[in-house]
Amino acid sequence: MNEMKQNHNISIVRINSVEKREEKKELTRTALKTENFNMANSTFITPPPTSDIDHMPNVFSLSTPPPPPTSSIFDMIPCDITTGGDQKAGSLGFMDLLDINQDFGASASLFEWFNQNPVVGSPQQQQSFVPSPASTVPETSEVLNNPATPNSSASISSSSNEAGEDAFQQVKAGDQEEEQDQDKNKKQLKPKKRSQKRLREPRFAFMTKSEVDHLDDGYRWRKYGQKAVKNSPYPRSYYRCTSAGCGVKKRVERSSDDPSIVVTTYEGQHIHPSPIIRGSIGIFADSSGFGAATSSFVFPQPALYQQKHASMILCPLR
DNA sequence: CGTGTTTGACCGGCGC
DNA sequence: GCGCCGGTCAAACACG
Repeated sequence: MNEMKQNHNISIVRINSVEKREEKKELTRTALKTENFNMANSTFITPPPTSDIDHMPNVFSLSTPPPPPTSSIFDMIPCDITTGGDQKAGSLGFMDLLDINQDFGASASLFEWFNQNPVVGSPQQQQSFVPSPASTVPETSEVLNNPATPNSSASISSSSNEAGEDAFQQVKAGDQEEEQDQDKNKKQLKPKKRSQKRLREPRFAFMTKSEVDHLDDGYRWRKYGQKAVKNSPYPRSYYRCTSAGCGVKKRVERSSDDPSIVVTTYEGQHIHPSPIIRGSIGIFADSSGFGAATSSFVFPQPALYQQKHASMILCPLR
């Protein structure tokens, strides 16, 4: 297990669905120049090297017990993502990595949790993750409480630029406004053969430190494109949810700065339950506007899950 | 045969 | 207006 030192840092970023042009310009200017990782209008927090994780200001952690108030970091540890797995799909259970059903307290989902525990980019805007007293640890927390190894970590972070702070904190209201804005945009656009101006759905990005590109999040995806990424040796893959009528898309690419980091960006919301399975879970509760009605990050049988995915059990780093 | 991937062409937005 | 680039299409192909 000691050789399984690789960390699987996962950063999650709520991306405002209506990226304002000025923000985009700014992001473009600063792209790849700072610790903040920018990708096509999206701002990501770059997962730190393992040794630096304690210094990461914008990273949540997911382990129990919660970190001290002075730290916004908590760690989630899939101890081994290289064993077994879905080789055919070349993917790893995303939720195996993400495994975020713990410690969201009363929040119905990660995203609801985010809404309740917003974290924004600037240090003074950050807040530590401290479960509310009313929070109840899910029954499934047993997974969390039975760490197998302390050798790897994953984290979730969220950020937004300062201009988007309010939108970040007012997700639902924001989505409604965004829809209105999108309608405006549509009207202003001249009709196109291919489509009226593509509506930019809310997006959500994950940064995962992983050896596999395509993380299995429980949904079925069809790859519909792959493009070379400028200034990166790694291509970007485009996937669409295969469920009829579901327009959710995701992009997967590797960070050029750190090839071990996979950036997965979801766009849109599922209009159907997760087809799986695998112990599990859907991702993206619709309460936040991101998704499947089913979700909520619940492991129905944590013990079984732990057994099946023993090599990826979460465990505290320190 | 159904499903998913690959890949070159195409479209549209944007900056210069 | 032009070129770049991100995103998408769709035909060909692979695979079970």
